[in-house]
Amino acid sequence: MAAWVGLVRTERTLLDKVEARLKRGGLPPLAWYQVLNEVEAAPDSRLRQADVQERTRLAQYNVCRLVDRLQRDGLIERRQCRLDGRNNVLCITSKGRALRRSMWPIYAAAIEQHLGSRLTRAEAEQLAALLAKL
Amino acid sequence: MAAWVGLVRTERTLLDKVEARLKRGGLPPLAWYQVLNEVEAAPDSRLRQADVQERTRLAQYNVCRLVDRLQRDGLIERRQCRLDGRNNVLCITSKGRALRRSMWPIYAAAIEQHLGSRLTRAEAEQLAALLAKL
DNA sequence: AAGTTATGCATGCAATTGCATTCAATTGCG
DNA sequence: CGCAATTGAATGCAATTGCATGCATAACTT
Repeated sequence: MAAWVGLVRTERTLLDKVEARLKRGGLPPLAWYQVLNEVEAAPDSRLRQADVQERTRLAQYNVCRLVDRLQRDGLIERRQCRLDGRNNVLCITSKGRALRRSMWPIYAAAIEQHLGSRLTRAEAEQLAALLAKL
Repeated sequence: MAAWVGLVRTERTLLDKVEARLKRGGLPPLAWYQVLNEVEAAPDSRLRQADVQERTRLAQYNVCRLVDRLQRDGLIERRQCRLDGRNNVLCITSKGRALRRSMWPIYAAAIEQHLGSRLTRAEAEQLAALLAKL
């Protein structure tokens, strides 16, 4: 139980801090980064919307609407897949790449401050290993 | 970074599973449990609204509205504090106690299934200790 | 080939959340 | 004391999320 409560509380606390930093920097929420990052990192820089859903653990309709916003802001393009007409294939635009790149330093600094600097490398690895079991 | 990503993903995954279980059992969200639990466990079973805010890590206005809903459903009472008229003191009703009690087995079973059974006692303690450093 | 089921995405509507601000009670200070 | 600053709580409004459902395409079955 202590592990569970710690997990929930710690995650929420750190997440709030990261979001607050991004906001202070005039940047969009972390979810935007996550999507942009997944798409950019995918082979050929294109990724099905359903894959984004799986990787971010967001609900289907939330991915749909988040992509709406990203598209509206010209960060992502939706294309229909030829092989399977049901799929949306997402492509990141150059504007999207630029935004992702500009978010990274802020994001990374927040993680470093709140997590990296509080754990040794061995501890961080241990934590990652324990979390991977869940 | 692996630790951070693992933290966010694991927390979201487990939380979703817990919420899903509660919903399947026709029960309210976990946040309700957390508030009821904090209030009931507090000395004299009364707790200031501001303390709930601090303990749950919810935003001030979200606590306010969550308490609105708990109050509307007769689970919690809001009383004004004599010593400091700004404070709301929350009291749990017998209906609130009953609900908390009925949620506990579902909640506990979900934690056991998704966390308890996947870690040894030593691992869980280790995890809690690492999280406590953050 | 036609009918059934499954999958991926979108959307109307209700509920919740975030933001900015307001209000009231208390504290601190000249 | 009298007044500015602080603290705890509430709220109007916009944005986001959850839910249920709809729609189109593909896969399976016989």
